[in-house]
Amino acid sequence: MTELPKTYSPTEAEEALYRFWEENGFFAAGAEGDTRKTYTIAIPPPNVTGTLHMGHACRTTFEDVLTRYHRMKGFDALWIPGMDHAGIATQVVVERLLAQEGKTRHDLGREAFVERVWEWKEKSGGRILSQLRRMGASCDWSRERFTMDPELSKAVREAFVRLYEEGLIYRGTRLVNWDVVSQTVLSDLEVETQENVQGTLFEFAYKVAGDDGAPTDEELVVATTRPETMLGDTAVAVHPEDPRYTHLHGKFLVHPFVDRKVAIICDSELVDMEFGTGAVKVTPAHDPNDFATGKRHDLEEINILNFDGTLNKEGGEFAGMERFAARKAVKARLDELGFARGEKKHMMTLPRSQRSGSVVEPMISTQWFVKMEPLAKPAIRAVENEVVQILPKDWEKTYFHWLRNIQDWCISRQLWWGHPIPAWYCDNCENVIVSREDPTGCDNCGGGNLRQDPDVLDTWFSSALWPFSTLGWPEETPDLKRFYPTQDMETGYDILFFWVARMIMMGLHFMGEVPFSRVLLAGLVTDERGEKMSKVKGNVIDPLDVIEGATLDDLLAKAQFNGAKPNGLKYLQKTYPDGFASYGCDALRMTLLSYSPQARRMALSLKRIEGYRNFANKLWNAARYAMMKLEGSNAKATGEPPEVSQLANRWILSRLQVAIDAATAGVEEYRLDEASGALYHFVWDEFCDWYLELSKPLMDGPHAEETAQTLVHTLETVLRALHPMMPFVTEEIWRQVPRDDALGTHPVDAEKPRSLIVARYPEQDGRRDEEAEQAMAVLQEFVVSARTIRAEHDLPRARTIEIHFLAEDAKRAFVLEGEKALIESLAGATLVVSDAEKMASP
RNA sequence: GGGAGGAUAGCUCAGUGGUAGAGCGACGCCCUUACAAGGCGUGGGUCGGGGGUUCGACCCCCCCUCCUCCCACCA
Repeated sequence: MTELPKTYSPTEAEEALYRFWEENGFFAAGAEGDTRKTYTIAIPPPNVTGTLHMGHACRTTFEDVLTRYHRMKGFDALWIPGMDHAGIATQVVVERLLAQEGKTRHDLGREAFVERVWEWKEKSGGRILSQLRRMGASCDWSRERFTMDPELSKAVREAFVRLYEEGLIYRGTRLVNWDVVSQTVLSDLEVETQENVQGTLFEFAYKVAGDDGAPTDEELVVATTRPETMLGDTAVAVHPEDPRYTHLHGKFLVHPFVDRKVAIICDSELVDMEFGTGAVKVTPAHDPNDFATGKRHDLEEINILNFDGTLNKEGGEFAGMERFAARKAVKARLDELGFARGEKKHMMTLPRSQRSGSVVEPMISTQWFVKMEPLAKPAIRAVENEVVQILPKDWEKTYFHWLRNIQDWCISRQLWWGHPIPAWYCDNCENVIVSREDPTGCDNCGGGNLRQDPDVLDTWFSSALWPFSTLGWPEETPDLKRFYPTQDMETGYDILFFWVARMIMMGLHFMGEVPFSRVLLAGLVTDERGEKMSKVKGNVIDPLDVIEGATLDDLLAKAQFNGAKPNGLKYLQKTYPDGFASYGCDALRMTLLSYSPQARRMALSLKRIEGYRNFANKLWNAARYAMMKLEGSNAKATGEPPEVSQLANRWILSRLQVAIDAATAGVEEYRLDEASGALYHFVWDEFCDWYLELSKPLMDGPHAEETAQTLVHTLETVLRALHPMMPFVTEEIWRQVPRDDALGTHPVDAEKPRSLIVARYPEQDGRRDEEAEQAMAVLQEFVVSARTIRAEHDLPRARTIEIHFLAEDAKRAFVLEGEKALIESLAGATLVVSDAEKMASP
């Protein structure tokens, strides 16, 4: 055996090991003739434009642990990798790049712009894939997919057409959420509400019109937080039973800026008599409540906004102004005309676009929708019947709540990057053609002038099909047959609605079967203060920096490039004055695994990563010790525990079993924190702190052989148990461990080089040696108290002390007497045991 | 307005109807040939507040206070 360095250097080993696994095809699943049970995870596809962040590192680690564990358990384990085209997110990024050249997408035109996005995708996507590899992800790269691959695009089109034919996709004119910056409609989910915004409730008066239509002295005072919307007012509503306004029923108001009669209507649904003046201005085209009111009273819907958020011609003298400028101007004019009636501070919530952050405007528009209720019902049942299990279970309630109150899903987007909507409109007649093949003419009037719908689909539409589109659907491929349904879907709780619920609905609808049997939800990775990582805050930790190390200057430069504010840079400087050491991938993985899956936040701390880096080193050194002791011995690991007589050996074999049981149970129950914790404590607190010390005297005595066997067996077994979590350091060590060559490798891998990645995961056999554990507890208790005495009396190690011990019962005395040599060696004391009863008797 | 989760050691968090745990930090000793990225030892919490159920509650029930998040159209 060659000399191993005292300190484990992860970065050198990791890349070579990954290459070894990949080149030898260890990640590939679905080999010909493989009849094993399958275990499949479809990766939550990262956005193609992003870089790998801690959230991805977390996903990757969890999924890789599950994949590797099942592979070692003898499953044909498949982890399907891939990426998402991420419609709006990607388009925004590329537009930003164009802006740096002083161009907009309109300068390029649609075709050239999309071309440009594809170029960017090639560049950016490659980086993500290499980052996943660097995390140790054991994905089957031969099955890598992209949501806009031709096959997956075909799946999207098939799904759209089928839903349309079934009446589940329709085109409708509704009040939708408009993002004036991205200039597209958004689904309800893409609108986030900003709470507790200090707003102003502005009150102004409409003059009541006389019989001749001219303003009288009488007025009706209304309030609004968006004064500019009054340009689209077509009514003012009062409560039918409000005595203050009975005399106004049926009358009209004079609009001060535009030539329009504003009706006074009675509506008990919209109006709360107690609130404000009890009179509500009604803007059907720009407010959801008002829209509904408008429908009830057949009011005119007047759109006052252009797509870019400026006022259109309906704005009269304010036309062309930006919406917020118009707000000020309208207020000022009302004030000038003497219609203003004061203003109050008002706490409100603001709807903002998830992507652009701009305030969302409700606008009337014709869009494509998916009718959700019929799809939601089976998805609710699937979870109720536990055909799909959601872990942690708390999330089930959230899932049910959303699905039971589900609204139709707006799936069209006014973007250029995405799946085109397969709908054509005939110029001659009103016909709409939705079809699998591009139509050549109108199937209604025979006209040849067809225009394809210019919109694209919401990026989540293709994501919803991911678990089966990646396997070849709608074709009946062998992969689809073999691997669908998948087993686990592991992702963040933040996309439970966006993605998970929709996959369940679409899987049930198109495949007739749920797409996965478990949903495993994890929390969000935050910085150590518990704050969300954001580029502006400068607190983003790049997983690769943690793995490979980075100087403070590196970190600052990167943060600055990403647009961190001065405060963010200061935080960085203060928190990481020395940058990051190269902790290695295993350390990062163990850290991420150590957080409870119930935690909604995982506050990542560098100290914790350091602790696991130290753990890897501890394991490394334990192995070094073992190798040293095994030199010249015939001992080798066989996968079967040796027959042993010595207490220490019996004890560690029993404790090993306990650790394996805990690790196995932990992984099965998706308590990776408990699984990793059990192995961590076994290795450090039991194997290293006690067993290795106990083995030292034993290795010099008559029981050296069984001790060597125990040592190598325990080490080799724990490496197998730990491998899914710390794949690199375990494989690196495993290569050096003397063992039976055939140990645990499945026939499928017989032709390949030996590798821990396909070794058998240790079995739970429940073999405990209670007697040895109890006896060992006595021994440990004694050794600890002897050490305490030594420490408290400041007795140097060199000095041997004599300890008289009064055994409380014969059993303890027996243990102490029997293991005298070991105890004396560990405690550094001479032991004199006296039997309590003997002492008591004369 | 509805819903969910949380409040445990200085910090970050696990946890169980029966005398409280981890990691990091603190304190003291130790360069003992596997490991100073280490070893050995020590200290530290009336488990947010109040009430109830129980032989017994940090854990179950009720109320209160304070955080976090999600959903929702109050002008």
